[in-house]
Amino acid sequence: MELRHLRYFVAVAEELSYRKAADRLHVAQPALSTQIRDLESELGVRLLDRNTSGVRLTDAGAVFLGRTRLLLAQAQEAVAHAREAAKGTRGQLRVGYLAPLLVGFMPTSLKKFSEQYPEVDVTLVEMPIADQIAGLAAGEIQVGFTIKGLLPIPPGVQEIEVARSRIGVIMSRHHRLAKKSRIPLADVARETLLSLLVKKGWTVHGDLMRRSFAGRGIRHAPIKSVEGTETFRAMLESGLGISLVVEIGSLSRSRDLVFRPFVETGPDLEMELHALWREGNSSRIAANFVAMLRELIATLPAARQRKKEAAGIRR
Amino acid sequence: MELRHLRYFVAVAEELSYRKAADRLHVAQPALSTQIRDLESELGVRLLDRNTSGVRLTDAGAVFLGRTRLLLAQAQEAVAHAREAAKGTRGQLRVGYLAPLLVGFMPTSLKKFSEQYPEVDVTLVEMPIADQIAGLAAGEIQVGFTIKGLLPIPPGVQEIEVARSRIGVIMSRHHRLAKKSRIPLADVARETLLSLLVKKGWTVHGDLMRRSFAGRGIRHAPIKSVEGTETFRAMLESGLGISLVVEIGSLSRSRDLVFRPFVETGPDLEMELHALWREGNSSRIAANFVAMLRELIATLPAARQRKKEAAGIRR
DNA sequence: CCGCGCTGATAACTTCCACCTATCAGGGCC
DNA sequence: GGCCCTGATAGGTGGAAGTTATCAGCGCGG
Repeated sequence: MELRHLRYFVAVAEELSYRKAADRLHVAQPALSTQIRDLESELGVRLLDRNTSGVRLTDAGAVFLGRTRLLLAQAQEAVAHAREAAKGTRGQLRVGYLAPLLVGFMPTSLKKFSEQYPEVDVTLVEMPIADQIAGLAAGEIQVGFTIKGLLPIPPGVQEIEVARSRIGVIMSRHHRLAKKSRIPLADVARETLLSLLVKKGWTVHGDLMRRSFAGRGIRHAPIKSVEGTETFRAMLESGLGISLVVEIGSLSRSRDLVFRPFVETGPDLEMELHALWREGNSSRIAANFVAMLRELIATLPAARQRKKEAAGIRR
Repeated sequence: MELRHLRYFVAVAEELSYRKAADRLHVAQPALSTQIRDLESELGVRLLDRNTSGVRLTDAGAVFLGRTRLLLAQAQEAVAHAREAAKGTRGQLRVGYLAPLLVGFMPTSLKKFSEQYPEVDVTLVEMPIADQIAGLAAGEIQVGFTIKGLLPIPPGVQEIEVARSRIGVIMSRHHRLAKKSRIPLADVARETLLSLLVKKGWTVHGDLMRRSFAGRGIRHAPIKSVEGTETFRAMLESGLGISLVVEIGSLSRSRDLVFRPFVETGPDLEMELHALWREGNSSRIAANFVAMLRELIATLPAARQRKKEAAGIRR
């Protein structure tokens, strides 16, 4: 059975005439006769009652006609979907990300992308940077959201800075250090320091904290690792320790926690949020995503600028 | 594009190897190469990334694979449905009927049929007998439920008696005649007689009533036609007139109306409910329906018999 | 480092079937 | 009865899908 048989059958069933159907299909009438006969013998079912005075659908033919119309429509749809997929307007986009980045730029960009490409299914997968890099190469993810400088980016993977955020202290709002609006690094180094262990063996957070102190030669209290985001948050809220996070991170939004920047400033006390993707033409969807990212980066600071100006005028 | 292209594509996409797919499809490998190439060029979309070390799906290929698997499954389903339809276990059955017959045997048989053939859509259409006969010939209905002897049954239409019911009087339970358990025809002939006009020009009911009196040479009061079932029922209930109906008819079930048989008996005071269908092998579904009817007719009286015997034993 | 074995692509040939034209048998209608 | 319509049949042709044989490129192991 081929689509040709189905197309021919539908034409005959709709015209109720072999000759008219043949005209419509731009073939000769005998071609239809043989094709329909072949189709019927393959099914083992008589679809059309035909005699010298015309054609009528059998009951089975009526049932088959319904299914066949559906089938042909879906064949067209399949073609259309393939073409959309090739243009990068339909398909799957798998995005790897680090948990603390779930607030701010990343969700904004995902929202905009979904609006612009409604037929693309976006799947979010939380994974460490090493897995993101490996996943990009293996095709498990097409885009990664990560923090710059934790791992070297191998050739074949491209990156772009999409946002930047201060590192600072996160702690209970009742904590004694919370009274100051800016906190010296040295004060923090004497406190009980907690690091989040999202998964076993995934020490990104602790490493980042150590680097912040080490870069300025400050000796700090030992860092205690806490497994699980919820436990980590609970320990911070109850004042059992403090931690270093990026300002845009999700913990800064907690009602019982406050974020305070350091007195010191510098590139080592900032973090760059980077998007990663695989070089080359592997995925049109990923390419579209990156294109949208660049656009968003170009417009977002401008939008902030406009807001400031508007505020200035109002005053 | 033909189903062959799709079958080949799915095989290659699943095996991720032209040679293995060729083995599976029992064709030579170059045949696959050309067919897949043709498919891609027709779509204008690259579905597979292939080089000397293997095959990979492109994004568009992944999307197309999903749609194509669905399509092939539905093609199989269409074939299966056609075969079921040919066996008469799937499709449409349109049944014409006269409104008063909606109680008793007919709904019982429809229920049994739906249980036995769950994939058959049964549609009920209320229509006069003449329309039923015409509809059977035209294929608008496959089965009719009607009353015997109102119209001659033309050749080409077959019939079977499925139930039998006494004709009697229907009236308000407060009507003076309602006190008697059996009523003489002559008493009824003096009352105000109402006939139901279901639709304009459809005088079946009135004709039946006239025939009941005429057959025994009884002169009766003029018959007033009432249009609409609800009006007819309301007039009976308020005692504005009485009428003749079959015992199994739906009006007998009304709380405010009573049915009384005549003192006289005879075949002219009974009605036979007949099922009609078109002769020949036009519809397997109709044939299945008729076969079930015969079975039901054979078992139903037996069931009644058993009930009676059981009642006798209990006493 | 070369060779072997795997990959899919290409070339040339064959086979088959979907198509054509011409014609036929049968029903409906004037 | 003759005409025109219907779909079916017969025989021939062309093209496409199939075949076998061979090639070029990559990867892996001796």
